[in-house]
Amino acid sequence: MDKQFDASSVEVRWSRRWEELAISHADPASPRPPFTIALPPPNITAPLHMGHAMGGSVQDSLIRHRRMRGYEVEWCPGTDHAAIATNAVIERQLLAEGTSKEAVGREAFQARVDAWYEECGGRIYEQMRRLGFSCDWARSRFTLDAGYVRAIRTVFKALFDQGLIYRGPRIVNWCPHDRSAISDEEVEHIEHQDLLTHLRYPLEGGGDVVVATVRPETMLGDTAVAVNPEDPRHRHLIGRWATLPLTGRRVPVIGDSAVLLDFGTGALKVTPGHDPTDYEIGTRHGLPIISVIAPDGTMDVPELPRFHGLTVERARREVTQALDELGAVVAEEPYVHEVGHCERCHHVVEPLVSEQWWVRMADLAAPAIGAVESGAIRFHPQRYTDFYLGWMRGIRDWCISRQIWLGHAIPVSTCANGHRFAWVEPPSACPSCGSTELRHDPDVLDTWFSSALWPFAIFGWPDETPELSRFYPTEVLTTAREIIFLWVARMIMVGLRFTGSKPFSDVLITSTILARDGSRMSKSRGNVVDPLEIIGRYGADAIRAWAAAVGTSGQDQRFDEERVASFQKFANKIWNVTRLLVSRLGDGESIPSAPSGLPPRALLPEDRWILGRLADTLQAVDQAISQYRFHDAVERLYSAIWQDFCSDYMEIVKVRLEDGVSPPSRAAAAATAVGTLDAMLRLLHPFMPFVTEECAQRLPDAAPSLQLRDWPQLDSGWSDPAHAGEQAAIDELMELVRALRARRQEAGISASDPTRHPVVVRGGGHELSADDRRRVLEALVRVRVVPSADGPAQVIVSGGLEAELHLPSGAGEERLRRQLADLESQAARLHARLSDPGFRDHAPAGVVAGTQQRLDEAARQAEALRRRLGPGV
RNA sequence: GGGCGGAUGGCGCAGCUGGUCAGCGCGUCUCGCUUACACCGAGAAGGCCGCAGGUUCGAGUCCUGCUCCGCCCACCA
Repeated sequence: MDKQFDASSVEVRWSRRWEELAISHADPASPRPPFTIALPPPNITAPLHMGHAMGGSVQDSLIRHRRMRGYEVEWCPGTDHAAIATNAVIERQLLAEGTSKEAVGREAFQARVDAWYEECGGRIYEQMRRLGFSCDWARSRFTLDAGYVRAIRTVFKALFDQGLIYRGPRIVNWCPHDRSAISDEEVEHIEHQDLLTHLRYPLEGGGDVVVATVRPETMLGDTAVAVNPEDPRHRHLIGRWATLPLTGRRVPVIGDSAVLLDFGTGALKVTPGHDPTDYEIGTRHGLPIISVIAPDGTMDVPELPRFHGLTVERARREVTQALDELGAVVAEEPYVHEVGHCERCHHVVEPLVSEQWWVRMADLAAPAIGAVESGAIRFHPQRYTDFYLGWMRGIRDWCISRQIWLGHAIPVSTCANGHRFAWVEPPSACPSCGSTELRHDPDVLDTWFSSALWPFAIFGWPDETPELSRFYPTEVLTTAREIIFLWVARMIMVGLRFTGSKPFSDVLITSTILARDGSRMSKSRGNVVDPLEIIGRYGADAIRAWAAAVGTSGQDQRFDEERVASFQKFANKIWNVTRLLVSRLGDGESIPSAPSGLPPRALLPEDRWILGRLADTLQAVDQAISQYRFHDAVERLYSAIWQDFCSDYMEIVKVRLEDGVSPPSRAAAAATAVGTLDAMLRLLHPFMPFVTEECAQRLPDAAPSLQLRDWPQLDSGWSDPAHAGEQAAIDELMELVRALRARRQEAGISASDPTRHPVVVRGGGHELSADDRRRVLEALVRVRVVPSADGPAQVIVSGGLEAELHLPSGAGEERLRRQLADLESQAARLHARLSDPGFRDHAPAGVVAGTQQRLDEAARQAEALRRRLGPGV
């Protein structure tokens, strides 16, 4: 066994082993209770980043834990075709090659896409395996799989037939770059510094009205001027007509309460064709809609050649200038506001009116709101409940059609006689009239429409498959907060409607991983960290434990590579303590499974002590996992293993494990050490799967995999009421150990000095025999415990124990005085608190008693010190 | 404009229901290559928990206000 834990070879070996053992393949016929997670399918647009690595690690921890708890665990992996995002990736590639999708044609484009899915998808699965994810690979799904497509069409057709999907012209968020509509959720608002321009429109019959706008170019499509009917400055204008400069169009002045009194000039130019607010005003007043911007983002005003074909940005300048020439520009003021951008390509979104497919959301939302309000679905952290509910309560219809090449075709056709129908299997004739002259809808679906079906479509829905009935609904959905609206909400709505069950019961929102400087990780910033690189440097266990330590807080987390490194060291520590233990056991030695196989009498106090620590750790870990507080679990295990087991327990029992020691004592130590380490490895396994497997494998009587072992349970043999108080007595002794070490060092005794100076220990209860005390002390600190000694001594008071350490140099009184001063001020503070009648009256009895106890303790120690220091103190 | 989150030793973070909660990792300093581990061991230094009020016998921990950061939502053109 090497001194260094060789993560990479262990990872390769165990990954293969797990697959051979088929531990991750679930059986729908199993009698065990099911536990299912549907892995959020990563977009096949790029390899996984640290956020994916973390989210997946958190899920795998849950998965491994439940497996050990006896569940039939299904963790179904998959990938998402991510239509619009992949479309953008491929278009970018083509652009870089100096060509375009139009130039290469649909077929070649599709071939590029397929090749990309092959390559990128393969890399993603490879990353997941390297991270140690124990997914049910055989059930991997891709959102373009035939079965999945059928599920999508089934849902679409049902919603269509029920009137919940409709088509119609409405104002949409249009991305001129992608040449497609996008949903409200795919628009990101970015601050812009623009000009607010005040324009004067002359009124028929004299006078004028001044409107304010950041988009003067849209005035070419104005069809009204609106003022607030409550506005004393303007309301008398309602009913009059204005004449638009440049176009000469007559537009009415109308009254609408959407116009704000205190913004701009109080008068609003109304462009129903290119502004959502204006569109609604236009709807209310029956205004005509004039489109002046084409889908490619250029001006579409053939009757005005001066502006026709200009980009919107140029048109803005040109129109303003033209208006200025007419004297219509009254003022321009700098103005900061937010402008919508396409989340994918970051181009400015152009609101325009277009025929699209929509999902009516109100009916779908109601049960989805209820499921969360009733607590049937719970968010962790809890604050995301309101986040979700707020959005759901204000939900608007969802634009699901996209005008791109890539994605699921909208399963709707129209026949020559104008019958429009949705289908699941591509039709050859119209179901109404039999016409075979069919025109298929050219649009594709929003990717999130297909994602919404994920938890049940992966199991073969709409067929009643064994997997579906057994593994659905899933249990925990682990995801990032940024897709709560885009994905989580829609899964809940669709799942409830089509399966009658909530798709999951717990939504675990993981932390967001930021770059070291607190900025977002992004390719353009060049600060993206590759999980494989981190694995290469520190091992998969390190990244896994890091994920557990930072992933479940739901907080933003800056990526801290040092933290990952600390877990690599931890893995190495575990490896080495295993080596130590195994080397002391001897080849092929069989150890009775501790501690139940041993007569309790053979256990020494330190054995019972570490078993007590193990019991505490188990309880803490169980509680932490049940609350999704993985950082608590990992931290507890970190200190229990490193400090309690390695630094304390193993150091104490090392000598008992040597050859030639009395057999009962050695057997007890070996059994306790093996039993404790084994249990701790099992507890840690969900968070550090590789090193725990490798180490457990080297212990006597190992199972083929920890995944086939049971989760540790409290064992009555771990604590013995006959030895109550012993635990505390050992803890007290440990404190003395640290005090003795400190004193030795302070006295200038070299760490390498082998001299064991005599020490006399007094006080303490009767839980430990003098032998017990001597054995532990001498194992942990270089002293020799003697019944009595003469000469100058350093005095140490620690808890109820008092020790005289006989060192050659007599220094150290200063330290004693400092300690005494500390104790006195502590005692004074406690005394003051206890003398406060308010405290005595209000604080719970337990707290008062505890305070009293601490005061007594401090007083006793102080007294002992004063005695030692002699008169005059 | 509204909402949410953060502000704790040099850095990155944990502190659940108010009373050993002032802790962890890294870093720093001192001493040690002692046959498990130098990816180590031992010891030490370092924070009045953003600011100002309030509630309470008692507050990083609850309330109010404020200041900076980050994010989300929003039909003020």
